[in-house]
Amino acid sequence: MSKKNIMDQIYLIGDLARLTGFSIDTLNYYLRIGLIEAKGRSMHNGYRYFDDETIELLNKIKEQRAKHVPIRYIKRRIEDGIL
Amino acid sequence: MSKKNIMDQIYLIGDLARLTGFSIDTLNYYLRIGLIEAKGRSMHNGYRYFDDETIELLNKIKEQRAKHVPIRYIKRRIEDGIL
DNA sequence: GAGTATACTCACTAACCATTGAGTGATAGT
DNA sequence: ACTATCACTCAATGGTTAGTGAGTATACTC
Repeated sequence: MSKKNIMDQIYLIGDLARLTGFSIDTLNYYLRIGLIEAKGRSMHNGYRYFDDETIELLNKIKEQRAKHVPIRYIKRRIEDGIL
Repeated sequence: MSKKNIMDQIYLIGDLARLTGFSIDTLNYYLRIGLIEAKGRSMHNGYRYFDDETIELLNKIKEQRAKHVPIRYIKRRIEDGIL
């Protein structure tokens, strides 16, 4: 529940990939199925913006996936705010 | 002196161009000479991030330039916090 | 064991961004 | 007039992103 302040970083999808270890393809897949969402978008070209909250979420997803938890369950937990 | 909050927009250079009327070439030139600065950058690809403050500054620059104020004076005013 | 679902992965297109160096027209200075 | 400066503008390269559709290996279901 981190508040956004002046120091927060902004990331594009390539940054997420680099910082979480997921491939860009996987992240695009997660976006496609709605497992993660962009925090904002460029009106000009549609580029997606992410922040540290997304990084944290992806790290949690990574843990769950390492334990072979199916994505649909992970998604439910995110929606229910449990994760 | 606007504080960044959760609602603030983020822009890439193309957004600045679209919102201020400056061409991307001009904006790149302003960046090159240090008239404006990015608020952040992607570590992955070097893409620059801007915010509403940059938009405001560019609108002021636009006014000054319309009055044919030389860039070096505009730059000084920005550095002195007058603009 | 055959068919389906899951979770990616690949391939392709079109548009965008950074960086750099060179070019240009207008103005200013000598 | 000649030169230099100013404020862009253009061009070229190489990497990035979105969007989409198709492919694939593994696991699950009947």
